[in-house]
Amino acid sequence: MTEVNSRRLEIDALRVLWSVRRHGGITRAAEALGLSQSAVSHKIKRLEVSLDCDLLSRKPGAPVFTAAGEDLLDYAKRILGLHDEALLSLTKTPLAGRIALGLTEDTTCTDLARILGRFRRLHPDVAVRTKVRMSLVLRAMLEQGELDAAIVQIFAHEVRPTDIVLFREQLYWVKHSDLALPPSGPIPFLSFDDECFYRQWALDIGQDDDTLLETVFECASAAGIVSAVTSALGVALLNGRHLRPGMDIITNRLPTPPALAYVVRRARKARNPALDTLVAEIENEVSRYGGLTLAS
Amino acid sequence: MTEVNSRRLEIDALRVLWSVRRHGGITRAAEALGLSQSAVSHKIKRLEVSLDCDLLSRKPGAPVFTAAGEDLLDYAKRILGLHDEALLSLTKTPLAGRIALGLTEDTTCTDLARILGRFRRLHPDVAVRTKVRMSLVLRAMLEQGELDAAIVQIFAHEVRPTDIVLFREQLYWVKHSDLALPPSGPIPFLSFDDECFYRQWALDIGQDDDTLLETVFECASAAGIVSAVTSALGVALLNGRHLRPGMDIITNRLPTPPALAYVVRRARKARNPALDTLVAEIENEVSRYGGLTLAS
DNA sequence: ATGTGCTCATCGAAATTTGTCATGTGCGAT
DNA sequence: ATCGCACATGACAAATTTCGATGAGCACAT
Repeated sequence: MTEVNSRRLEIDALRVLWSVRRHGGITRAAEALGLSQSAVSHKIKRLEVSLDCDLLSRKPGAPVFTAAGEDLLDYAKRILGLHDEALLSLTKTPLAGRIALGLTEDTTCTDLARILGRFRRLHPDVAVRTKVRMSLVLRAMLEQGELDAAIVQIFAHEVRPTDIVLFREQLYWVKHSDLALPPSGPIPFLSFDDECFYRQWALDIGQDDDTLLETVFECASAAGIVSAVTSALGVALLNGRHLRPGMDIITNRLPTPPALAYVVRRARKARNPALDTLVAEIENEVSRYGGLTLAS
Repeated sequence: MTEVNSRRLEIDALRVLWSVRRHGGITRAAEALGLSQSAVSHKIKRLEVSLDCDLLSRKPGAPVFTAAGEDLLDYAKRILGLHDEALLSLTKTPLAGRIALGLTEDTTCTDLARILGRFRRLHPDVAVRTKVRMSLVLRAMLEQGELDAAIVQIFAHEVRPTDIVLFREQLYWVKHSDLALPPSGPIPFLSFDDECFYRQWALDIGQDDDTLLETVFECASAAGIVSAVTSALGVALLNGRHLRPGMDIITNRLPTPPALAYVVRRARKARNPALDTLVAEIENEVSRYGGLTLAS
């Protein structure tokens, strides 16, 4: 058995482990990290050999990680957090000023909150004011100069060159397995309220003769829409994160929904070094970990 | 400049940095870590290149570490602490019971306190009772079965095969530069009190005709003796850690003092798995970092 | 001014580690 | 039985790290 003294948890090995956790498998983790699938597999194997314990259960239907794997993941998160903060601390410049930042409800959660927390620790003289609104509202605020930057969800084809894409996702027409759609006539539609930027798209295509949608339910939150779908009340447009077991994806009778993107969009203003630094940190995080975790 | 994304602080590089800090230079850090001097030099250089900043000042008379180096050392300490705890957590077995542990005042400080704290976090069902006494007293308590183990200071030649040596140090006869010893006759001796195990040795050799010691000061603490030496009151036996600028080491007229060792000594008892584990952790720490830091 | 001893830096070679490519294995769906 | 997918494995190439030898710089003694 490997001497404990020679054991060490390489930072990259921990990052790989974390990526397997957040991407759900070796192949997708490899893609996110820009490595080959076998490189990730080898890396995890070497880690397991050096620790003399299994980290992945490798059993169909079982959780991906063993108890030891979960234990190590907790440490990995903390070690990687300190590691990344150390790197930032060494390259930081003294910053001061204020940032008005807009976020959607989705993004006021794990990864971005952590990045903001770290940014505040490293740059205590920068005041970050955060407003949480839906994407349409945030875009209007940006145009009106009320915000310095916002993280908004937009149609993928609306991405501007100056936008920084944090996350792409796909919308799906979904319904519950138990819901039988009428062979013809309007389809019952579960609609977000008028602050949801892609509801208008849905309503627009719903005016076509052969794909008539009839709004039977209206709600502002994704949780409400998910609940209505689960209750077989009708059809809804949902992104991948909100799909649940028992939901069918409809590919006939309705046009393919457009792709979405979460982007960091800046106001058209003079440069703000503090904002530059914050945006750079967000970009680096996405690049290093293959994405950000959003709420589901 | 290296992309920030490719930067990473290897655990071994951080350990090397920490070792340079605690051993005072690259050559001694290399010795403590079992690497060649050039390997350590290379490692630090590679770290500096990858971070694009100097960590060591490399100027005679200046502090060994730059401000960036100090910043990184702080993170290194925390990252290494988590790393080592993660390794222990993965190999831990469920332990319960109680340990009666004896420590000297010297050892109730940084490294050992940290090891004990980590042990308690990893094994909350083990009750560690710590008694702080001087070495002679602790040895007596061990013999009487009042302690399961103790960390004591003893003469190097008294180390038993079952002892675990944590630290060796040398004693020196010292006096202040301003103190002129009488050309003949008794030497004024600054003595620890009768709980100090090597005072008897000093008093014994003080009975020889040509190296008569005359006790002119008696104190229980090293701080008190250091103060008396600094006040040019007389000569004392001190270990390397207590040497201060302005102190002369006397090598003539007095016999060479014996070497000392700090050891973990266990009581002659049935095996206690919790104690086995704690002792193993202490041993591993010494091995990994090239020693423990004691109070000075 | 010169010589000595010590610490650290550098070069080239050797050793070790890591990643890629190709391929094999196992499982679930059809 | 066949197919598609995710993961494991072996062999090899590429990258990284360590070692040994040696040079540079500094403080100190003469």
